Amino acid sequence: MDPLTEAQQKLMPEMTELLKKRYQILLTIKMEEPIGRRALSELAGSTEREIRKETDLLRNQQLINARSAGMVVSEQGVAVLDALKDFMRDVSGLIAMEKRLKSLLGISRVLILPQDSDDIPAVKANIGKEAARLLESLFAQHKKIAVTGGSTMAAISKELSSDKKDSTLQFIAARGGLGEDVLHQANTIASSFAGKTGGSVKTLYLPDHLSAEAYEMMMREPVIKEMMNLYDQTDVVVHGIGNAEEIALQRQSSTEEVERIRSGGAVSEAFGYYFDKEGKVVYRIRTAGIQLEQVQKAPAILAVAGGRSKAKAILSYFRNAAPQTVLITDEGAAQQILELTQNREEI
Amino acid sequence: MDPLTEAQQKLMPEMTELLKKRYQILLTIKMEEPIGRRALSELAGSTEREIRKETDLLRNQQLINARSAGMVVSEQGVAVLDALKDFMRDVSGLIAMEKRLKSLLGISRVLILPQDSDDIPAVKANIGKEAARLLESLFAQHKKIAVTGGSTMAAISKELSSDKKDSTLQFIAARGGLGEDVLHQANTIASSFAGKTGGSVKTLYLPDHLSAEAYEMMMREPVIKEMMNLYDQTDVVVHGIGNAEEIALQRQSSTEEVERIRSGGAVSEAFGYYFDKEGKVVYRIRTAGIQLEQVQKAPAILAVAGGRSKAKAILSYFRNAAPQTVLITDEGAAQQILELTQNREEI
DNA sequence: ATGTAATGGGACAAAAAACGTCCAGCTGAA
DNA sequence: TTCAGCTGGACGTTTTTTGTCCCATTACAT
Repeated sequence: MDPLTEAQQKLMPEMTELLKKRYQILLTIKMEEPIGRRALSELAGSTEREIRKETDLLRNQQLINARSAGMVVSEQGVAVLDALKDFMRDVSGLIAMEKRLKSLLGISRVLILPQDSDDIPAVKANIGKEAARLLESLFAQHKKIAVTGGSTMAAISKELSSDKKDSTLQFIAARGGLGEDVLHQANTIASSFAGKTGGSVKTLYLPDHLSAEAYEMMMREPVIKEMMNLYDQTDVVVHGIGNAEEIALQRQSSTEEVERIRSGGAVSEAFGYYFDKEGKVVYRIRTAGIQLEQVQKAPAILAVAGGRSKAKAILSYFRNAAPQTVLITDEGAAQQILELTQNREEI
Repeated sequence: MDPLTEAQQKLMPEMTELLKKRYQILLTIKMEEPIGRRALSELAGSTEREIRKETDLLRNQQLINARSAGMVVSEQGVAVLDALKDFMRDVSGLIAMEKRLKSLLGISRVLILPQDSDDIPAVKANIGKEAARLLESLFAQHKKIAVTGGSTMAAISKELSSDKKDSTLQFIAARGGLGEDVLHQANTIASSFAGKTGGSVKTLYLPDHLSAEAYEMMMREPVIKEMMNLYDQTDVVVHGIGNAEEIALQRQSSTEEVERIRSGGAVSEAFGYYFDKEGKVVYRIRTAGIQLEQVQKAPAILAVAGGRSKAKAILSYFRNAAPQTVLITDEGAAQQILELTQNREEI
């Protein structure tokens, strides 16, 4: 870190926290504008008074404007956010954490965003935004993109820019409809991605839990075969990482399945695979979907998951993740991962 | 100014003041160590509680240590002071002020130090310190240095480093004993300079107020003639700038003199010359001393004066000052000068 | 057009923090 | 040994911050 900044922090130890707080508030306003005090205080996880104090200040500084519909970030405010973006990551030690995580997980890149999405819902939107930017930067080179479901993936689709359309983009739902709500299904997400970017979409509607016979039969269907072929040509895989148990419950898995998942010591889940804490596959949903091998040979992989509650799952998944994977997460998760591993040796 | 810093200030407007306050306190401790709360509060112009709050913080940050004899700046504290030195000048807008003053006064360099020595006595010491550093940097090239009297000059001599002695340095009292107290006479100051730097000294003991006849006679004395010759070879002139009336009163001038000074509209005084607000000489003390022409042809001139009460005097003196003059002053004086001239055009 | 749910701003008592001001006990220098 | 000056503790008082209302206004959906 900049020695000047270090000296400033020595002389003003309260600076970092204050800066982080205000920056986060300003950022949240930006993302949700126009927004009122009360809604903002829920989103930011602070009391209304606290929000009020800070927004009063931000208004005095002309970083936000208060309209009757809510508060809006001013032009100056956007400039401030932009100027401080990298600095905030540095001052929060995020850059240092990224380096440590990178070597710990053995992957090419880690992107950590401020705060903890477990505490502050708006952080998830921020993760989504940065993941979206990163993904967009890949569009020039990579056209076939497989996407999974989940609320994190939904956050990404929300933040995809719909400015420059590219009809050559092809989005592929990485799996059939999960037992989850429609909004967070891979199919829905893939469609949303396509809609935002102007690309086309290939969806796959298929029950999650098939009997062995039905599964075999489906696999021979031409539509499904074509889909499986597409998976082979995937350029980018974008997926979330879930906690094994949570996902299993969400999916209304059979007791037998839950038992296998549990006894196998499953910790994490991604694109239908369950991994134990050593990163070994202990179970996989029997449905049509992208194969682990297909994911691992993809030129680019974005794994997106935030919140300290996901730390164990992330760690589990990355035990055997492909080295070209990029992890996009938040401070809460990153901190928790580093705490969990501080006693162990390197992987 | 750095756009990052600007953004920080937008988000934390209280930062600047807080930083300045703490920096100043730390700096004052450094200059006066070991020092106690009460002495420090007087020097810094704050209440004891205020000082206590801040020093408690500084101690927690391990920037100072509290011994029974008083507070002392730690190694880390010195590092912080050093790292922040330039930044503080920038953040206070001092660098911008220096530029404006430079062009306003038509001289080559202006050095402005934080705060106002009218309010905080310690600032004078800081001015002295920086003037001393600047002067020392000239020692390599310039050996014959003429110095005047005054409390500001005394502050410089206090801060001259006595580390590396240089016996080739030659200090010359720019004038005979002024009516002032011995401690602040040019002779005393010159001796002090010589003592600190290891150089030699030429002093000039002569009453300030001579009759015309006595003056003529003294001027023919060999000792005096030699002195006047020395003035001709001066490499550096270091002098303060005073308020004309104050100086006149200090010098117990005759009523006739005071009348001439007053009616002439004298505003400033330097090395025995009185200047009106247009920078014209309206009177000069009739005693042996360096001539205005000799000052102006010196390769280097340091004019040192601080405090907003000196603003008018500084402005007056610089109406006709040599362009190679360097002004060393403080924020208070600089601000006042700029306010005084903001309505007028450039000189 | 109309009702509703959100907004910012005003207000105020309660709680917390900061402040001014002492004092005790210690230490180093005279 | 005395004494001045120091730190750290203490505490009642003042000031600021905080939690929590209400209210007029406005955008928006019905």
